[in-house]
Amino acid sequence: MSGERSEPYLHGDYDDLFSIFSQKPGGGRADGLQGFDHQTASHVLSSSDRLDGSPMDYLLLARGFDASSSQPDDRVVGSRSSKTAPAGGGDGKTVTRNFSPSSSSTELVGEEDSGPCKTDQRKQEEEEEKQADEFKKANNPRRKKGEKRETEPRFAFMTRSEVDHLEDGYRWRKYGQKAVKNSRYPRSYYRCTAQSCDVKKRVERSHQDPTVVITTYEGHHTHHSPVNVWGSTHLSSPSPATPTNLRHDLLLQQAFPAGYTNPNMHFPRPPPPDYGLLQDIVTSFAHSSH
DNA sequence: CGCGTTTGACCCGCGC
DNA sequence: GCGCGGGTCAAACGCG
Repeated sequence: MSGERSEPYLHGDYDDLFSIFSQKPGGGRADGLQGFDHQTASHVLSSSDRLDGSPMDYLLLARGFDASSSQPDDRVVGSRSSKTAPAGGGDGKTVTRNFSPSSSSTELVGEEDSGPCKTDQRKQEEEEEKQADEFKKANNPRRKKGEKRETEPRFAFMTRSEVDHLEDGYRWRKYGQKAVKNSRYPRSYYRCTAQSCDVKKRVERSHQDPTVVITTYEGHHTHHSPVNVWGSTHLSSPSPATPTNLRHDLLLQQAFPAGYTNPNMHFPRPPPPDYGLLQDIVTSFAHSSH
C-alpha cells in the first residue's frame, strides 16, 4: 500500500463490512460475554435489547474499522492489500464509507451518512472528484504480467471473542499461519473444506485490542452451510430456535445488494445496503438467544 | 485411517 | 537486484 490514508468513500474493487459480534467462547457457557464491549454494542442496539450478560450467542454490529491497519477507526475503510489488488490493477474500484460508531444503529451502518465531520457537501464533492481521479489512475491497465488474483469479494469482521476461530456454520481447514508485522499475534489462514468451494478466511487478533478478533472472508461459498443455523434462510425473521452459528456470508449477501459484493460494481458508489435488514439481524441476534 | 493442525520452506509482489 | 512481508504449500504430526 502506498503510505497514504484511505479516504472515506474511496475507490475500489470490493467492500468491507466491519462488524463486531460477541460469542460464547467455544460455544460453551455464557460467561463468554465478559470482555464484550457493551458500550459499543449500545451504539447499535436499542436500550430494550439486553446486553448485560444475557446469553446472547452472537451480536452483530457494524462499526468503523480500518482493516488494512487493523486499527479501530471511525470509518469503515474498504481496502485491498496491495497484493490482491494493486493500486494499478485494472479492476481497481474500491468503496469506502463512513461509519459513525457514536450514532444510532441505523446511522452506524449508514453509508449515506457522509460522516460526522463532513458538514460540507462541497468538501464531499471535492473528495469524490479526487477519488474519481484516483479511480482513473487505478484503472490504467498496468497489471498485465501477473494478471492473477481475481478480485474476490471480501468481508472483514471485528469480533470480540476469546476464541480465535469462530463457528460460522462452515467447515474450515487451516492451511497456514504467519506472524504479523508489528503484532505479537499471528494470522491464521483457513480454507473452506467443501470441494469446489474456494472461500478463504483470515483470522487474526488486533494488536491494539487483543480481545478483538479480526476475521476476513474472501469469496462466496458455492454451497450451503453444513450447519443449519437458522432453520430458514429468511433472515429478517429467523427461526425462533436459538441460533448457534452465524452464517456471515448469507447474511451479508442478503443485507447488501449485489453491487456491494460484486467486484465489478459501479463506481463511484454501489447501492446502499439494506440497513433495515442489518438492523433486523442485529436485533434478532439479541432476542433469539433469550 | 481420515481429517485437521503445525510449521518451515517457498513463491510472489512491492518498494528501495 | 535485493530484502521484506504476505500468502500458500506440503510434509510431518496429532487426534479421535
